[in-house]
Amino acid sequence: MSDEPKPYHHGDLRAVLLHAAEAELAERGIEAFSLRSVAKRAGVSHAAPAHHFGDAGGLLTALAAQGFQQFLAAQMAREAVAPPDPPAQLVAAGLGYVDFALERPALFRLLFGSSRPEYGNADLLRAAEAAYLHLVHLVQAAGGRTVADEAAVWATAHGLADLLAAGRLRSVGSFSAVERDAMIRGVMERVVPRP
Amino acid sequence: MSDEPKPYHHGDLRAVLLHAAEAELAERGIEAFSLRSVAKRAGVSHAAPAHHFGDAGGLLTALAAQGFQQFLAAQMAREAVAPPDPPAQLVAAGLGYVDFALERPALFRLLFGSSRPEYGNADLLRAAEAAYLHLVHLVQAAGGRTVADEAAVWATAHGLADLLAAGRLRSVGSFSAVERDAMIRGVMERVVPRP
DNA sequence: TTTCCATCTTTACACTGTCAGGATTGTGCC
DNA sequence: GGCACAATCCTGACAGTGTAAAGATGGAAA
Repeated sequence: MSDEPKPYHHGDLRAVLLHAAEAELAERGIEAFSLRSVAKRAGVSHAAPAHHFGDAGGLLTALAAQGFQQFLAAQMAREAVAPPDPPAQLVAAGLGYVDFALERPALFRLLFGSSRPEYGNADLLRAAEAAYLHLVHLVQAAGGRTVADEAAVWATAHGLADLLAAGRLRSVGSFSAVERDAMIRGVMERVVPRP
Repeated sequence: MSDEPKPYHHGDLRAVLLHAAEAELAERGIEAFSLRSVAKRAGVSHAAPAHHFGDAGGLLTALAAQGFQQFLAAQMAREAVAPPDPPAQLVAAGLGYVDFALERPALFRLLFGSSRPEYGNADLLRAAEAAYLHLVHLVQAAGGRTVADEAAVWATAHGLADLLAAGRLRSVGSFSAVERDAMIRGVMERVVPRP
C-alpha cells in the first residue's frame, strides 16, 4: 500500500503474500487461484513466493493454518456474547461456524473442501486440531458422551455452513440476518445433547 | 477397451469422454483434473472434447448432471429396502446420501463443493432440482412444515456426508460399515420432523 | 457419384507452476 | 570500517494446461 519502490528485502513479504493470497482466493475462487497472480498483487516477481512457502501447496497450507485460527475465533466471538450455559455455548459455536463460512466462503472451502493444503503440515495440524478439540470440549460440557453426540453437532453446523455458503438452501435466500440466525438456532437446538 | 484403432467417428465419444472424465476425477481428484488427460485416456486428441462439451466447464457440467442422477439413485436404493413409513424413508435417504459421498468422494465434491460446473445449465439444473425436490417431498411426508425442518434434515445429512467423505470425523474412522450406518441412523433420527 | 457437414486432428498461443542460476542486500566477523 | 557469507528476490527457461483456428476425414443426403 504505502511501500516505496524498494524491491529487495521489504521485510514482511511472507505476511504480504498471505494477505494477497486470501484476497485472490476471495476474488477468483479456489479453482482459478494462481500463484503468479498472488505474486503480481504483492508487487513481487512470480518466483518470490517459493522462497517463503516452497510451492503453491505450501502457500495454501499456511493460509489454511491461519484460516483455522480465524475459524475458531469466529466461533468464540459468538460464544462470548451468548449465555454461559453449555447448550447455549454450543449453539453459539454453530452460529460462529456459519458466520465464518458466509463471510469468507472461499477460505471455508479451502479448509474443508480442498485437497491442496498439505494436511501433514505441523502448523496446519495444530490449528485444525485446536478447532476440533474446542468443539469436542463444548459437546462434552453440554453432556455429550457418544460419538453420535459429537457427530450430530458437528455435521449439522457444518452442513448448514456449507449449504448456506454455497447458496443452496434456497428457502433461506430471502431471510434477513436475524431470521437466518433464528433458523440456525432452531436447528442446532435439535442436535444439542440433552441429558 | 475393445475399440479397434478407428480414430474418426467412433460413435459414442461423448459417453466415452464422460466415463473417462469420472475415472480421472476419481484418480487424480478435482484439483488436478485435466482435460488433456481425459482425452488421452479416451484415446483421442486433446481438442476432441471441445466439440462435444465446448470447454472444460462443459464437460464437468455434463458430469455433474449425470452425477446428480446417480446421487438421487443412491438415496432411492436405500429407501427401497427401508420400512415404508415416512420417518424411516427420510433416514434411509440420509444413508444413501452418505453412501454416495463415500463411494464417489470426488464426484460428490464436484456436485457440492466446486464452482466449475455451470449451474445455469438446463440439464444440471433439472438434475439438481430433482434431488432437491425429492428431499423436500420426504420431509413434508414426514410432517415437516417449516424451513427449519427442511434445513435440519438436509444439513445434517450433508454435513455427515461431507465430513465422512473427507475423513474428518476421526472418531468414526475405526467403525465398521454397520457401526457407521447405526451412527448415521442415530443422528438422522434426531432431526427427523416429529409431529 | 458428388456435395455437404459433423467429427476429429494439427497447430499455435497465452498462461500456469517449478526449477536453475544470477543479482541484490543485510549481517556477523576481522 | 571492510569483507565474506547467507538470506532474499529476480530473470530465464521448461513442461504442462485450456482454448481457438484451420485443416483432414468419413458418413449421409442429393
